Amino acid sequence: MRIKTGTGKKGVLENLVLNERAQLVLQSIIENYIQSSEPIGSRTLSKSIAATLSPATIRNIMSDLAELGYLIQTHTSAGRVPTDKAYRFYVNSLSSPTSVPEQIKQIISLTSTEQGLQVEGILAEAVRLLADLTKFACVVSTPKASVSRLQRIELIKISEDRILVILVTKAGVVRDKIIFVKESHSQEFLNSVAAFLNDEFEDHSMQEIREQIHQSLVDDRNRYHDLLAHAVRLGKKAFELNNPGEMLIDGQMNLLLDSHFHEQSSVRPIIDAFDQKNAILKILDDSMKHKGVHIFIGIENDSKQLQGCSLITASYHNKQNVLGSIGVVGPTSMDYKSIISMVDYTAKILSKTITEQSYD
Amino acid sequence: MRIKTGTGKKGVLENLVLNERAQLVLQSIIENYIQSSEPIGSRTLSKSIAATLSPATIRNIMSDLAELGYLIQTHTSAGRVPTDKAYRFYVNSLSSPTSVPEQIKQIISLTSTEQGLQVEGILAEAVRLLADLTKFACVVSTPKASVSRLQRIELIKISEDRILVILVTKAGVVRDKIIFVKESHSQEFLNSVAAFLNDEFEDHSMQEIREQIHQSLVDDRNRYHDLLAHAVRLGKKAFELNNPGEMLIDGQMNLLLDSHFHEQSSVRPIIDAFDQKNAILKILDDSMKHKGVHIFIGIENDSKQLQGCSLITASYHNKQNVLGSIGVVGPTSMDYKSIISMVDYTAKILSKTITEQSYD
DNA sequence: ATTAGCACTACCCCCTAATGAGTGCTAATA
DNA sequence: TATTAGCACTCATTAGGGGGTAGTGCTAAT
Repeated sequence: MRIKTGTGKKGVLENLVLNERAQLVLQSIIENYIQSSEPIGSRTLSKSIAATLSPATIRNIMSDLAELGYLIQTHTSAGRVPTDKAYRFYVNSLSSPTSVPEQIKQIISLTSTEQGLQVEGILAEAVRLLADLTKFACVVSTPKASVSRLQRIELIKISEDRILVILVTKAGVVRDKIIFVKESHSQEFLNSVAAFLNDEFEDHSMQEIREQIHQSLVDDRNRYHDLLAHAVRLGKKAFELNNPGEMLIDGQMNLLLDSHFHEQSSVRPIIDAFDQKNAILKILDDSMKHKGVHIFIGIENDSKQLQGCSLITASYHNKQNVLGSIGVVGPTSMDYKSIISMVDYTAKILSKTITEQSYD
Repeated sequence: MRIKTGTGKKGVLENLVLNERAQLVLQSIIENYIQSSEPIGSRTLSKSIAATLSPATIRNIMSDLAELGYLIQTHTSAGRVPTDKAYRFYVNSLSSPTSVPEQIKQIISLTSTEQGLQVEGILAEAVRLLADLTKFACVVSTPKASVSRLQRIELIKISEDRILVILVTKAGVVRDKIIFVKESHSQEFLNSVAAFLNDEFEDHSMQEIREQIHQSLVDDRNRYHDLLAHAVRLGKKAFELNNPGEMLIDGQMNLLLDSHFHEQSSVRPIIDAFDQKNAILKILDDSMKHKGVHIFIGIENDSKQLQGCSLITASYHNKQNVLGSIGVVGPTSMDYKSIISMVDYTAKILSKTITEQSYD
């Protein structure tokens, strides 16, 4: 029991702070395992480790680490493998994201802006690049409709009972949808309704707009003003959010081909999670609440399906708002150090690119 | 050499018409193999086949079929496996698509229309449904920009040097993009330009519009008319097609998990083909040229990457035009009969749904 | 506190033999 | 003459056994 600093034979669990040497060993095991994805033995480690320790000593330390829940053995005579708890320790011990190699910086330069690409296009490019670089699956949530602020609304008459609504947000997202109406309106009338809505609501968030329109509905002073009444009624339909937050995915295939997932069966639940979307969207949403990189390791995930993998996410933003977040989904034994910095850097570039081409 | 009807000992290759019994055997082998995806032996077959033939007889027939290139053996003492040539024979022998079970018809009912979904949304739903049903990968090409006809164009001033162009086609596709301009225009001016373009070009195909605008450019009579000149200049940018035909993919994962692809390595090139897109887009384009279901079996594909799989495609259309096509990508040993009918049916429902909600 | 030494464990690899599904050929049969 | 039964043969797959090896835990010596 070399780890505890307290006293007592069975006192290991009383004091969970690892001494310096144990930390070094644990870190070394993790880094080795990340590279080889094979159980690490004491002899192997005694060679690769910086400090000069005999295999026997390392065995003792490893035994302690195992007892503390940082390592497990697949079977009696096998080497040791880090647990999720170990990765958590490792990740916490990492300082802020290291800088990304110049070579990779160049790849992540998101040059598409010049081609007049919309936000969704930029996101698609970002997520694809990240997937290619990391060789894992990557996700990005599109800007939340509720927080984005209105730049412009257009109403276009499509047929007698259908109106095409086009919403342009300050972030540069264009959304279009069709609404159905009972009474037919002339295009001129729609133009004035749109003009009214634009005047009234430019620069307001969708959330605000919805609330205000809802109030206007219960408030009956509008009843007597025809234009207003119609504006409110159409506006209500137009601003209903019916896209419940989308996300783009790329590189799912990388997971299947990755050596860290030895058997296909372990990838299956993750794929299912991608299909269902909500578990991953929830994580991306959570990650929007605080700036910086977020890391979710295996068992820490609420969703059972995702407990076999880790997620590294970072939010992106424009001048005013946090818009969404981008993330990597990979094995718990991924190379956290480099992935973290790549996600961090990509999110920053994404924010920069989107801010530059925002409409205000 | 029981197959030939001609004479001569080595006359097999002179007459490639299979006699009825050989056809029956071949068909039986194929159907067995499609189900089990394991080599078929003569004994197995003699039990499952309708006609009462001894294993020995079947062996003789199989031997002939092998010589004619319909069957191969993975090794000497293994059963036989159908070749692409056999599948081609099999598919050709199938009559027109059989009807789809009522149960599946209900699933493919594409109910989303009522929710005011755009064409892309409908396509996404269709391709997802088809992927779920077939358990293979599915693709659908979005309506070709060049053939679709203009319903409406809107120009929205975004900033001093950026204009948001919104194109609505008769098929119900909304495209938005940003164009950059040197001189600033007022929104009012943009409105009149848009009005002019709408007047001039409504109901023309994008292709036509591009051509006419190009002509107007060389024809300098417009020079003296300010509005016209600007309309032409903006229109040129607005109607440039920069989305080279897109496609939606769903169910790629199904391929990885499919038992017919025994080793992962065989799926790799197909995945790559999905990433590059162009090979598959070409097939979908080709399939638009003629109505009905198209089948591309393994080696028949131009693209090397796709020679390990089969594609079944069908085009979809609205009242006037063929818009695109939808297809399934699966192993060469897929269940052609049922997949064909599903693709056929889905394409029909897709056409119906899109036609119903087209803008004319 | 560290380390060398040793017994022990369990996987992995290779070899072998047995099994079995399948073929091709030949001779007998209807 | 077409079909079938019989037989020898092939080769993948499986099970079992032994040696090798990477690892452990324990104990005793440093």
